[in-house]
Amino acid sequence: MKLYNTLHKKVEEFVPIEEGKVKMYTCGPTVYHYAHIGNLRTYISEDILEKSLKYLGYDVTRVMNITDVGHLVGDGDTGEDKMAVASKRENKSSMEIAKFYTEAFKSDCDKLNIRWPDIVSPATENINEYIKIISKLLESGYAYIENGNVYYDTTKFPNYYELSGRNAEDLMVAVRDDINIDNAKRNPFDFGLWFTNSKFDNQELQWDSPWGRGYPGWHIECSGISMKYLGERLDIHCGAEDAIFPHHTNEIAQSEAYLGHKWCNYWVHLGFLNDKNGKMSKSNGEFLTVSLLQEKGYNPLAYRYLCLNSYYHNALTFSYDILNGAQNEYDKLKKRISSIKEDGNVDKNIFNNYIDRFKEALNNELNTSMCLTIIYELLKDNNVNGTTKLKIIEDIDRVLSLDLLKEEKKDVDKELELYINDMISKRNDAKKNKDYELADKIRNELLEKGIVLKDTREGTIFEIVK
RNA sequence: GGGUCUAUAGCCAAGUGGUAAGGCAUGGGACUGCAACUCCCUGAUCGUUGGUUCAAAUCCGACUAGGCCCUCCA
Repeated sequence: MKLYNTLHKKVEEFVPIEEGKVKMYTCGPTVYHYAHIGNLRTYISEDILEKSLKYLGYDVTRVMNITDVGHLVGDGDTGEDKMAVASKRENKSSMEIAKFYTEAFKSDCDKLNIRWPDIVSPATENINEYIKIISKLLESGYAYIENGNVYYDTTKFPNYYELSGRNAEDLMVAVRDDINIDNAKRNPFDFGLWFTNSKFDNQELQWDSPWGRGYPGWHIECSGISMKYLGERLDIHCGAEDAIFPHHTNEIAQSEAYLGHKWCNYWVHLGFLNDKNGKMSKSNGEFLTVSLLQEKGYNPLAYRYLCLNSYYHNALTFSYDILNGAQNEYDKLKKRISSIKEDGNVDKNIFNNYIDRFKEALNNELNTSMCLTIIYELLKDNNVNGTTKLKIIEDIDRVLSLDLLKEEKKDVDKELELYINDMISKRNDAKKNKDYELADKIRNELLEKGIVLKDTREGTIFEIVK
């Protein structure tokens, strides 16, 4: 499979360390609030990557963290922890906040058919791992203690800027207004590994450590959790594009300094979902959650379709026009598929031809847009019988996960069904008598109740649109 | 200022040197008592500009525009 590797800034053929096996780590959410659909785009893309690798025959072990401590709003020891801010906002404990929003995130993933990774581990459950790594970094001189906190010395790690392609001279310090410079650091881009001395005393969760009671920095959790579950060498590390610097840069620095050898071979970064003003955020503009889209009548899987119709690495701009289009496309596609009838046996040759094309598309940097095209071409192909078409679509949907074969089950009340059928037969009588005024009246009455009549060759059917 | 990515029809997009896939929308037609549904038909020389080549949307350079990052966000 070809993938863009941020580490070398080019598309490369993916080769796992151990043949047939893939160790995959993906940065998880900070559970201080609901996820918006921009956050979720990243997880949709990662889901596709995981499922594609499995489809192509790899044995994939995937790990994801849940950040429930240590992710600071501001800089160094001067910022508040995101979890602490949420606790204050909602008057709940950090643990309650984390539990609530982890469940909310899981529910969003379910709605979008995002498979929950094999191993999902909260940052707070792996404190010993961080202490182990930090202790060794202090011993080997990569880290130092200043003002009660443990910092990583970025000047000690030669390839510090490899992933981001930057150099120390051209970086601007504290480019954002809300950043205060932490004077305890020896170098501006050093980062905190462990804090015992925060200006904010409201850090609710604290642990004992060799350096005093405190809490870990943000970056260390991903290194610790990854190594705990996946060992010393990683095949693929995923995350959104904004995490390249400093988060992933720092992960590499601390992990490789600790291990003494190369840690991860492929860095896969996922593109953003922007709105017309740029990066989507939780505080500015409309806070677009999956639940909100549902309230507005959209199917979450139409959003998944929208994401799959784009290249995962590129930015995607959200607007309701685009979502309307995607919903339209998705509905029409499902409708066309639902009209396919089983007729005979699966034609093995045709099946293999289409599946080969499908695999080729996945191998080509997860060309999900091409996967959809393959389905459209299959639908039009007169040389393929219904049974074979259904079988091919079923297989492709194992990766795309768009529920293409799932019938929308709308439980129709028995009484309502009798009533509608009665009205339909009355309307048909009216039509027979050329009393079109009455026929239209019946149709409109039902329409007002959300019932759409369709006159097909096989007779009149109805559909309940909410 | 620096890094990095991107630029194909109204919109989402495929394309990895040989004369532009697919989908949605639009318009036209078939079907219908009229509609809806469905089906058929319908569109672009690829941001601008140099260059390499027999041949470039595809390679190289410049320019323009935009996204993301430079210690909050996926």
